[in-house]
Amino acid sequence: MAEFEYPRQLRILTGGGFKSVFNNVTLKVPDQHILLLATPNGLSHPRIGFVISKKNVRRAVKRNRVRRIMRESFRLNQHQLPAVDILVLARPGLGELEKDELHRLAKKCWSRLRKKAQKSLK
RNA sequence: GGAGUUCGCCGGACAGUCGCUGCCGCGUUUUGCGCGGGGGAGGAAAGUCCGGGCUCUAUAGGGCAGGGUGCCAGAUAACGUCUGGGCGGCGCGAGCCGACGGAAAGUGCAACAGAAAGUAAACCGCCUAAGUACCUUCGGGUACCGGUAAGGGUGAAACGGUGCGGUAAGAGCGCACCGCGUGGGUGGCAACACUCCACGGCGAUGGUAAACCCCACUCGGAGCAAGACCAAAUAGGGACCCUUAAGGUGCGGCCCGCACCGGGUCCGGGUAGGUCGCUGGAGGUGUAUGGUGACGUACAUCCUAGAUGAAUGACUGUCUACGACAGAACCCGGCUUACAGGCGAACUCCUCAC
Repeated sequence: MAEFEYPRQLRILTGGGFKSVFNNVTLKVPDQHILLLATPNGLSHPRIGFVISKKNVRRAVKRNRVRRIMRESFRLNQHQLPAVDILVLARPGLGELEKDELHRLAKKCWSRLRKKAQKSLK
């Protein structure tokens, strides 16, 4: 069972998808370098989208690295997450973090997101 | 061996596990999946500073305004790039650097210092004693007037230099050499050089044109979110033909000019979303050949990212420790800037040895 794939179904693909999350934020996970916004999507799996602006992470190489590591972590932890649309917003300084710091940060965010989701669904 | 100059190249590799995305083949076929194979960021992909292709606007046309370039010749699709040459500067040298047209068309500008900064100019100094005045030991002395750009001083810069003659003192005032200008000659396609000849004493013609300006050449505008097609919703258009008086709109500055709005005939329209544009090209490599060279020509051979909320990644191990700057977004040619570490070639200078 190939349970750790990352097909297109797990991404937010359209501008409309992004808008609906921004307009119906039910879960917020703020951190110093990152901000997660999420809303239930009515599907059987979570979806993810990235908003990493040039303003917050100047170099394209660093933007790519942040997105790739966050996405990899999402792929490996997707079954621990509730069925929500998640937006990952970058904050200043995110591009300066090392690889292992990003991995730790991602794990922390997922567990906080899970707890908040359980609370709000009760 | 040391110091240096120029040019070229590399920009982690290998293995395993889990993933992503085009392409090809097979299977399935609700056109989405599954399996296998193979491809998947750079030397600057960057800054967006130039030049082109491509697309739409008129096959981009005339004038004005405005911008760009600026020694000469060539290369090129084109250029602000490149090559060769000239001139000037730097370096012992290999080499390197230069917005390098015009100030004898006009306008403007130059702080401070200085007498004077351009129709040049007497502050000190030097000279003169004819004239006027004063003093006098009756020889003369001094001031004014006058001559003088050789000397001092100021300045970033003071309008040819050195020597001899000359002179009251001086001065291209005269002469020699050097420099400069004009005309001719010779060499060169030319920029320019030679100094072969003649002429000009040189206050002719100072500097500044990344000040206006003049001259020569050159540039229409917008950009792949260009633009074309398929198409829910909503809504009132679209295509073709004919015609055009006025006015309006568009062609991104203005004028000319051009197109549309008018009439007729025919046809469903085109936002979300999707498809194309989208990578085979002024392409790479090799050989031959023309050229000093940039580059051209011929033949052979290769196909080398094409995403679209946006793929090329994560983890682990090994390699004398592994790493800088940095991520394609229509495509090419350049320029500029960033860059850990490393490799190669040619040449120059110094030292030693033979």
